[in-house]
Amino acid sequence: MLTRTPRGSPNKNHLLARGIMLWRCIADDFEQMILVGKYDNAERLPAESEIAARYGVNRHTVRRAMSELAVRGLVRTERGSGTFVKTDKLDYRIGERTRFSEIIAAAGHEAEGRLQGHRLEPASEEIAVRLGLKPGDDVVRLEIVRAADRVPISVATTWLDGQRFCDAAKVFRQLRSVTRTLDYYGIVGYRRKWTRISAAFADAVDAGRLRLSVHRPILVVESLDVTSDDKPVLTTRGRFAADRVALIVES
Amino acid sequence: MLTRTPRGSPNKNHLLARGIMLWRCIADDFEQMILVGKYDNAERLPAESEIAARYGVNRHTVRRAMSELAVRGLVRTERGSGTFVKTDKLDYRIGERTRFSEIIAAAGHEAEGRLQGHRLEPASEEIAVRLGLKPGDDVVRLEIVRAADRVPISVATTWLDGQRFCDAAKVFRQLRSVTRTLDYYGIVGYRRKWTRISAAFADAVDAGRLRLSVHRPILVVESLDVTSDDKPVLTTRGRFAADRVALIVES
DNA sequence: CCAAGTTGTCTAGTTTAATAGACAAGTGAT
DNA sequence: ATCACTTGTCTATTAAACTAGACAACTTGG
Repeated sequence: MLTRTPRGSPNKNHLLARGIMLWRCIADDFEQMILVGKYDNAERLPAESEIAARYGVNRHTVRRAMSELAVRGLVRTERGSGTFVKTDKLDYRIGERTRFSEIIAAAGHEAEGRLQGHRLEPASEEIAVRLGLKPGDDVVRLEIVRAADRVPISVATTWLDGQRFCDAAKVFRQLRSVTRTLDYYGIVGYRRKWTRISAAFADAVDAGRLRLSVHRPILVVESLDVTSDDKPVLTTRGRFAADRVALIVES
Repeated sequence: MLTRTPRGSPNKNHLLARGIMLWRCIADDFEQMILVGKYDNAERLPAESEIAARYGVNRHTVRRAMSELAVRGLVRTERGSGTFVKTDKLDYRIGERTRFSEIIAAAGHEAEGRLQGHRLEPASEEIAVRLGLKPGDDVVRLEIVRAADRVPISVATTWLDGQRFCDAAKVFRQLRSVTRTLDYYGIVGYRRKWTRISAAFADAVDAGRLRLSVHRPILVVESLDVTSDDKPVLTTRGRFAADRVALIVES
């Protein structure tokens, strides 16, 4: 636990946590305790006023910290009742029909996809092979952040044939779903051909987009989707916040 | 490199670096670049005004960041001339006569030792064996932070026989040197019997004391010193900031 | 010596983190 | 229904981060 000069005398702790705001220290402290298992899944945290007293800090500061934890998807707070730990993971089933929006909606959550950036670029060796193109051919690259109930779940880099889908970014921004975007291009029954799962740590950029700390683990999910007549149409490199998602593969 | 909304519109980057002060972001950014080798040892950093422009930030903010880097011992700044990277390491020779103050002074720096805490405690198995006591016997435990030119070099936990040196903490606080403290007790020619060197990462407490980031490496130096007639007198577990010190063992 | 470029210091003003206190609104148990 | 306890919201104040600009002190190279 983090300790401060209790009260009265202003903070002399330039030693500990220089340049880090108080609420952030408290938030990180609780994240640590939660992730290390000091609190169980649906357990109630101490009341804001008690935490405030414990740290020798104003309740508003604690509230700011809790709001941060909520953004990170670690707690859920209920008026009149308390703040509860939320470390259960979303089950994300990977199969032939893998659609983010559908999976989230089926689990009773609000799905959301935001295009963070896009670019037309020459296909790398790897991407070209996957999509059945020649290296150097134009491909559309989309960076999409996906969230359930406003909590970021994954960031995905998606590549499509640059000729056929040159307006993909514009279309996606309108329709806000990969499924509907492909639908716009007349592709209805696309299916997952293969999925490759590995693990890593979040880099600074992904950590920011996923609202994760840099040292948190991510599931790296590479995949290829094909049309109903088996033509490659879309390949993806997704990074899932491992603290928030579990991948389910049935066989 | 970290980027912000350049100017005019107030910071909308609550996304990146929430709860981290601006100067701290810049300092960490430069630490990263320096440690990764983007700047050579005595190389000059860009002028404060240029850095400020580059980040879209006031010069004072950059100055605060540079001051932080100076505290971390990563740069040295010269009026009228510039700010220079300082990644060369202090050579710390380990031999029969290993005295912090002497080594630092011989290298032309100002040595300093501050007692951060002390305690009378029962000897652990390990410490008892080293000091020739029985486990559970009282030992004095000192926590000392050592610095060269105000930059922390090491933090050391030192154990002494609790009966013979029960006032050691008080004496050290007066004399500010282990050598002089032992001298006070009539021990003049103590010498290093053995030294054991390993490596680890700084934990939160040591990182704070050494003004290091938590993920930085440290050299763990355990040692035993004996009197001239070969009686154990003092054993230590030191943690040296590996970014600032290199240990030299001649043979 | 001079001029250009650098860090150091000062004053002043704006924005935001953190404090302090009060009360409304909701929950849950008796 | 009520009571103790919780989170949500409001107003006001203080401390500190950040901005802005000016100028002094110093270094370096011509």
